[in-house]
Amino acid sequence: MNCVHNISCIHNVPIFKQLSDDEKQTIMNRAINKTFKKGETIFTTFDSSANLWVVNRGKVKIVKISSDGKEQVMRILNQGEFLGELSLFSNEKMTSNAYAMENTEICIISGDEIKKTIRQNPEIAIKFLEVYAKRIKESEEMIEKIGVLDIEQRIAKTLLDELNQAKNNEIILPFSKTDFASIIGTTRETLSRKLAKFQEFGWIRLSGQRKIIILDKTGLKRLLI
Amino acid sequence: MNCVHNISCIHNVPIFKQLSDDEKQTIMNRAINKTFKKGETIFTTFDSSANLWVVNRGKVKIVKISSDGKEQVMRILNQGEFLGELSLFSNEKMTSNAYAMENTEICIISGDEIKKTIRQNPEIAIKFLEVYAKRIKESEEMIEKIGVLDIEQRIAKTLLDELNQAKNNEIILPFSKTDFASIIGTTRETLSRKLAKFQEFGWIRLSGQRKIIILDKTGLKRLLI
DNA sequence: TTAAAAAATTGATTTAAATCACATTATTTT
DNA sequence: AAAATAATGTGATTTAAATCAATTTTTTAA
Repeated sequence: MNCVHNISCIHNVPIFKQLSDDEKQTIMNRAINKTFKKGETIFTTFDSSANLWVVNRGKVKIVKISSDGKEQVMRILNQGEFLGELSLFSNEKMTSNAYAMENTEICIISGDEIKKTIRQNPEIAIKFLEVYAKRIKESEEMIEKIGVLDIEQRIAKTLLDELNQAKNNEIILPFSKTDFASIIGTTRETLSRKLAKFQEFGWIRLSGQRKIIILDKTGLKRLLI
Repeated sequence: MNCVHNISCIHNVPIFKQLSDDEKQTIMNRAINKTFKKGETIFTTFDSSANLWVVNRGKVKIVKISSDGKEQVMRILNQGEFLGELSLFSNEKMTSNAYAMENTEICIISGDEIKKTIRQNPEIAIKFLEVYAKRIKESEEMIEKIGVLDIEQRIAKTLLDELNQAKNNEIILPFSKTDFASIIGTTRETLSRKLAKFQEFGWIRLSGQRKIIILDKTGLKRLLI
């Protein structure tokens, strides 16, 4: 881990795009920049301190770990996304761990500055509400996935979701199969077996560790009916 | 279901407490009031139309139903809580069902009015952010519960959470055991067996359909270590 | 206060998925 | 390109929880 001052960070955060240069400067004055190597722990049990942790570059996974070591991936943060937004408006502490999935650069922005900015810029408040709404939606989808779908359905749903973001029929997984398994609440062994089964059925074609070619979208969709 | 106009509704919503009477009046001008009997369906697949549905009296459960009929309770709304806040700031459609758990009164407030109010009152925006933050926190706790805890742990956690809100050692469940089971992602049979086991261990004492007396908090807590 | 309905419990059995143990394949690193 | 490491795959077995099928208890309504 390495700390430097860096002003560029805020430019990567869509939510702050509409701020004036002055406002950006004010927010960033007290910001701290940290870098993490792939695999490094960013934190265990988030100490919050009501700051906003912005992923400037790289990718971060937020994980809950049960008493017997089972991992549940809560979210994955990509460039421009941030963490700690809960601590801004609720004083509950979050207990989760965060790891750098790639070489990652994070900047920590003062929560007080953010709150000031929100109070002064209703439009920024709306932006934050939009981000929060998206977060709630994603969480609820996850609850649905884990709660009412069986594992084949969860896999099919995840593949179809990823496919939506892809141009062609090729999915490049943005996470390892091990993380994939954890995200949908199963083990890597079960995921592996199910994917092999999907391949047997001619629905998909596995290639390397991260590539999945969708051959029969309908087959996957039928699982969800 | 029955529709009348009613101005009292907004007074039951904590989030609007600090609005002026004029502002309240404006918001409520276009509001619609509906009542539902216990057990009635409030909606299947929420049509949103970007309005806020406020529970004025009673209790509502929001449910997702899988293709094979399995139910997952997503949230339970009590008096003063509301639904549809996602549609205000995201254009995604929610597909869930809602049922009145008791005789319930709901009023539907225009999303446009709310948005105007938020834009004009940064403090209301902050209030909304607080509510959203709480929602995210609750959703994430649910993901954790379903994702990493086994069923005994989920039950123990739910009981301890309920106990926190109770004055003495007596929990009056705010939901049926069937709903309890659905909330934590299991079946009523399994819940029943586990509670019987907890009672055998001397941790709890079941009384009637809704009362649970906690005899040994430590026993329950130990499950979660 | 009794009858009817709803909710919850209990037992027997099945099943989906976890676990354990090891083999194989991909990906980095030297 | 070979060696080392990390990630994934596969088989055998166990296990937790779901399912199916009655009962029993609690609550509500007549």
